[in-house]
Amino acid sequence: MLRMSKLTDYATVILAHLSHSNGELHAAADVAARTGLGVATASKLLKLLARAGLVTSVRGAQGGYQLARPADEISAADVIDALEGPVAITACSSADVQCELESVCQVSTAWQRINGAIRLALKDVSLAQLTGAPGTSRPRFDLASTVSSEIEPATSGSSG
Amino acid sequence: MLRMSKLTDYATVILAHLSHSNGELHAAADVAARTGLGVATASKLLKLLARAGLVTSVRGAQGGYQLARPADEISAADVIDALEGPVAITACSSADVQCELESVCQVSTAWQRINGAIRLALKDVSLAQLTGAPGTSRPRFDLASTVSSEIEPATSGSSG
DNA sequence: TGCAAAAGGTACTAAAATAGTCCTATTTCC
DNA sequence: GGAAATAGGACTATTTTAGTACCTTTTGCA
Repeated sequence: MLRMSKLTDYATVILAHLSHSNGELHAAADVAARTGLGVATASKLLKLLARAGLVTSVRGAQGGYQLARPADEISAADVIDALEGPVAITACSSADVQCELESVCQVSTAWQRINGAIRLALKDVSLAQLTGAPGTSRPRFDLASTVSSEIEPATSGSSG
Repeated sequence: MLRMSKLTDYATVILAHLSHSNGELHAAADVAARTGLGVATASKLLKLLARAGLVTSVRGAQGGYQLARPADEISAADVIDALEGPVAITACSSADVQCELESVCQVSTAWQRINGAIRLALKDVSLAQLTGAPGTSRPRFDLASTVSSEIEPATSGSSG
């Protein structure tokens, strides 16, 4: 359920690897060797992460990649967004057929509120926490206070 | 990200429809007509929901389906489990390659903790809340208290 | 008793998303 | 100028999802 793609998982591994060094540059081939991923795959992922602004790149010989920000300023949501694009838990937009019934749209709205809650949970977890870096606190998943303000306004119906 | 399958979405619609009547039986063809889904698809979904124990079925002429429990005793997690099987957010088990590095398994463990938190969020939302049935309170997503006890024990490493 | 309605089960096909690979262009160090 | 490295895109293969069809079993009813 709610499966994360393999590539997102790999990306996390790559980011974890980058976070272990202090701003040094890592070539894609090096990252691949360290993580056990294929060179092409690691390269592809690093490009995507660079586009999303999570890593910065230096081109040319002696170039490579490094984290764009400290690991505790990169959230799990950032990683997922970078690899899987903008959030869309339900496919309501494409399946217009069912949208003729009121109950349907109520349901979709509710799922989207759940989705919002999940997003906030993911935003609350940093890469530093994911990698268990020393000196970082563990994720608390303390959603209640933050989420409630996000949920309530979404109560009124929306298209879809 | 973390996309729910269309079928799960449809299933929610079907369950919502069933929850609107008081224990009457609904034939698959009838459900299909009401929800706008194809008959074969609705039938397939109802079978899956029956197997998962979320609806009960009566065979033979004049048979049909109905909710197995009150709508507030069916959680969003139940629905997702019924349609998409047991939870598995990461595909770590299949990609053994990367598991040679310590950092990798730390990462997987962290994702699984996130997954656990999400599951608890989904368990906390009932079908009644999803359908916005009158007299039911809205989901609160009050995870903090419940989740913390779930998260901590998972800190020690697991096979990944 | 036989027919028709309805669920149960399974297998199959088609479509879509994912994962992985490769090629070429560009940049930059030496 | 050549080698190392990223940028970008195209392409293929694999896997998953969605949808359909077919046959079996059960049961109400004429």
